[in-house]
Amino acid sequence: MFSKACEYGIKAVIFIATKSYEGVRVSPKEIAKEIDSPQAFTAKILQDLVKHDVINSVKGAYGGFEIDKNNMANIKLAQIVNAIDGDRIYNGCGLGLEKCDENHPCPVHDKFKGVRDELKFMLENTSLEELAMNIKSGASFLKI
Amino acid sequence: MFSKACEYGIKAVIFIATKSYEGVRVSPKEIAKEIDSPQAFTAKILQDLVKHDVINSVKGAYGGFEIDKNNMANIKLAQIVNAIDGDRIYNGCGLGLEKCDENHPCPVHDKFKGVRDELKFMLENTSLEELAMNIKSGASFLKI
DNA sequence: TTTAATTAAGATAAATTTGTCCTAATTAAA
DNA sequence: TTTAATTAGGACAAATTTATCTTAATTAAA
Repeated sequence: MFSKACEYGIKAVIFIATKSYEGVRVSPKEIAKEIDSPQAFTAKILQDLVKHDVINSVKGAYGGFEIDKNNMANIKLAQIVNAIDGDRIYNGCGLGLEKCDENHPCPVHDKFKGVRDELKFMLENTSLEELAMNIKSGASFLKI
Repeated sequence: MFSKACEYGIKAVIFIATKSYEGVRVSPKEIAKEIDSPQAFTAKILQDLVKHDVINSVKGAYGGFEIDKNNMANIKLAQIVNAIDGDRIYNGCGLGLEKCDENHPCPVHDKFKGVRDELKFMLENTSLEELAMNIKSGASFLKI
């Protein structure tokens, strides 16, 4: 479904959010440990997320990654996925056709429409805030 | 969503079905041309589909690939996807956790449940027959 | 201003997926 | 039985994704 990079990215952003909620910046090392991912690879993904304005980085000593607490409700899953994997997963053709729409549908176009729309709706309506709250409360988990 | 191999595989099987419906066997060359895919790579995927009993191959002169006409209604998309990509796409965890269920959910487990279930239902209830009929009638297309 | 801690970035490597090529095995027809 | 057409299979190559390592740039604090 998502690339490994995207899976790590989503988990990393959620973890950063839980810490930023407490006003604490985190390093790639802490993040990788918490989400069980390769550290250097995770750092690359974080760079990408910074470029796409999903998270913020503070360079130098006492720096780290953080997310504006007041913005967590506005950041949606779609934005994170889009930053790393693009929008192909919920906007592209299920069979990879360049041109695929109502007028020239691939064999599974209609069958996929419902799934794709639901996926898109879910990604666009799930906020980072709720995902982070569920981690904090122990309702969901980032690893194992 | 699906791998390239799976995209080619699905299209190939649909094309073979349309031809088998007319009692005609097809070669990897014809298939690749019809679905706009790399021929040798497509041939490998066909081998896989034969091993998984999705399609049948007849070796030697006047051979080719075919599908039992009376079985097209029983072959579901899920069977094709499973043969090539496995069941991870509709049974695995959205964030790649080894262990992810109601008791130990990943952050998007509940959010994904609906999408995954709908995808699974769609794959398990879409028959090769209907996909092939739509190609034959010109209601859907295998390329461009 | 120097130092230590930290993110950014580039080069490289490993693994996986995608794709190609050549030869072997099979089989219907001549 | 020989031939020609065809799938099967193995070796290899290219592209992409995943992952690592090293150095540069940045910055707060001493």
